[in-house]
Amino acid sequence: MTDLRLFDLNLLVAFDALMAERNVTRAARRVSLGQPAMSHALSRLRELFGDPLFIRTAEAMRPTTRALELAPSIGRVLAEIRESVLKDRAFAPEQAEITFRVGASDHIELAILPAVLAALRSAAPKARIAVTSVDRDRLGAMLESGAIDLAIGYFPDPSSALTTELLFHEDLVCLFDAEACGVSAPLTLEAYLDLPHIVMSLRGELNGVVDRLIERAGRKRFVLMATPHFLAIPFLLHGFRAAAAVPRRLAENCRDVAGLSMSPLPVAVDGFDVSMQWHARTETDPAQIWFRELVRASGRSEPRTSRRRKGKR
DNA sequence: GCGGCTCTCATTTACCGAAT
DNA sequence: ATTCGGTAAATGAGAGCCGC
Repeated sequence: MTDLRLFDLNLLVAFDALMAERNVTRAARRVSLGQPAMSHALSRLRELFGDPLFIRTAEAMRPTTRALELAPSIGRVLAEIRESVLKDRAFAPEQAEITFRVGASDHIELAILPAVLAALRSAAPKARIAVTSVDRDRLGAMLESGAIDLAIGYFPDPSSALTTELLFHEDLVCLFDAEACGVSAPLTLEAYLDLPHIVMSLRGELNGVVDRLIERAGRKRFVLMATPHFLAIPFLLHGFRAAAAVPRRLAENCRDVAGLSMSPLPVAVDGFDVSMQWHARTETDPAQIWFRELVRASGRSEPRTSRRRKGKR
């Protein structure tokens, strides 16, 4: 099949919808067809490619190896047509009166949004950012519905329906008030375990990954409090005998404000990856592509206050 | 465990309308 | 007149549920 005159390009749209939905009825709805019409399209596709392409199984229409081979090329071709042929794609940041909706925790706001905001201010002076706190369970729905355009944070089990891109690795350090605790950095394991702890947990869980690591070593720490707000931690620690394991960027940004000391954790903890996630809905949106690049560049840069501190010393 | 029933979803068939 | 791609309706296949 090399003669395009014999090939109905609409069949590629049908193929793409079937690949995305794995269900003839939903694929039909996706491209505004009736279900039998989609079934017809599928049978024509089968004839054209000489392959069943999708096998009906109990859970879904499972793509054959041939269909899986074809999918990336067909997806690229359709994306290219949408982008460069059918749509006026120009995005002019200097004129854009747009609001970028971002889902992020307070830690992310502090870690990356200052740089994003500064870059946005200079490149797109009329653009704005609306940050919403994200519930991991509703993240996909929020991205799909447009409640948010981009999510930034820690996504341990990213959904295959969303695109996930690593921004930076964040490690954990210990914050404490040296005077109130009567110890100084770097903390020994003994001194660390001797202190009560404040942990960040969206669900109010008092035991986390650090506790499991400590328990594995046959030790135990006392978690005094769980808070859903990273930013509350420095202020809770100020003048109080307790410690908290927090992301490094957060610690570097606010330890001076609250007069706290920072120490490496005396327990080996991996830290976590901070990524951004978006829905296929915004995959080719030029404004969103531009904004993602801005976030990407900001994620690569050092946190603002730590850079200033480095400059001083 | 088996058979019958129901439901969902894909496929087939018959037919229609637009384009050529 | 023919072709193409659509719809409506009928049919088929498979899974899940329920009573025996």
